[in-house]
Amino acid sequence: MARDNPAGRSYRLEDQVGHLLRRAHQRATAIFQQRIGADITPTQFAALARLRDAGAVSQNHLGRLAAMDPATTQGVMRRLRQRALIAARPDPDDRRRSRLTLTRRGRALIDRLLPNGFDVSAAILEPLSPRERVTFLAMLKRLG
Amino acid sequence: MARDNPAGRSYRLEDQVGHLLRRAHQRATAIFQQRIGADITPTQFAALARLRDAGAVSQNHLGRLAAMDPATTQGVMRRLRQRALIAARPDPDDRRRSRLTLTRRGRALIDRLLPNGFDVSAAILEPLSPRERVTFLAMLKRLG
DNA sequence: TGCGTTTTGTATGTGTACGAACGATAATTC
DNA sequence: GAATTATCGTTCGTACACATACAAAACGCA
Repeated sequence: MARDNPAGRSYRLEDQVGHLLRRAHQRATAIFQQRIGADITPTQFAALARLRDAGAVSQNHLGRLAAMDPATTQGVMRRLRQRALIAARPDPDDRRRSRLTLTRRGRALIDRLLPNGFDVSAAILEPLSPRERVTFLAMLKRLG
Repeated sequence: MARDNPAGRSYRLEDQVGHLLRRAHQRATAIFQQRIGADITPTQFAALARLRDAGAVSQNHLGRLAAMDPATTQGVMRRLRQRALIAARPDPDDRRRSRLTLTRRGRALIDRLLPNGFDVSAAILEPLSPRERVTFLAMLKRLG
């Protein structure tokens, strides 16, 4: 018992949900990079997919739709702008905001990559049976 | 159907396991920071916890135990060394390696923080029932 | 109208995370 | 024993992720 913690219960890192989430996230991003390529990160992919559905939105709003904080959003949008996948125009109704839209190029890219998105999800979930996948996704949503 | 993808199936980001894992991981690290504090990150915590059980190991080996690649490991260990939470000595049997150990300070810190680790896991899993937590953890391990 | 409060986008600093490349050393193979 | 291969630790570059701080603009409400 020498290596137990002072409270008496032994701490097994491999049973802690935070550690397991970190590892699962690492594997998920690796699978994404393998199957998507195109120099697009999961975060960028999420932003493009959201922008495709949302039309023209402000930068921070798009960031919220893709689950990033404003500081992160700024860098992601800058890189997407530099690659001409999105465009920013001033919002006529609010001079603080810019309205983001997909460029023709960005639209073509996300349209081309979206089908691969299903493959990515399938590959990530491959270790689970079809029934387990449903259960797992439902629980995972509640932890978001 | 105008916004469906070319393949016909609509892509819902909020149903994709990679996106959900990313969000769950974000929430998990936020809960960790709230409850642990002490300027320790989840990765650093994992490294200290592993080192506590492993005794003296090489840097890359400890990195593997805590699920990080060598490049990441280098930075994490450097910061832990700078804070005198771990110590590195040359390995007499292999001049490429260094043998890492917890310092007295590092040992005291991880011993003090380990009980909070259980609270972190409990807080992350709080949205699930006790039975669901068992199921979820078992599935999550298979996705690692 | 005016004044606090909030929102928006930006900037800086720290810390993962990983690909790629590198020199030094060890292990393996022939 | 020499040549090949693998491992160890490091460095560089890119990209999240978030805390903090900031100025400009919009908003709320008295």
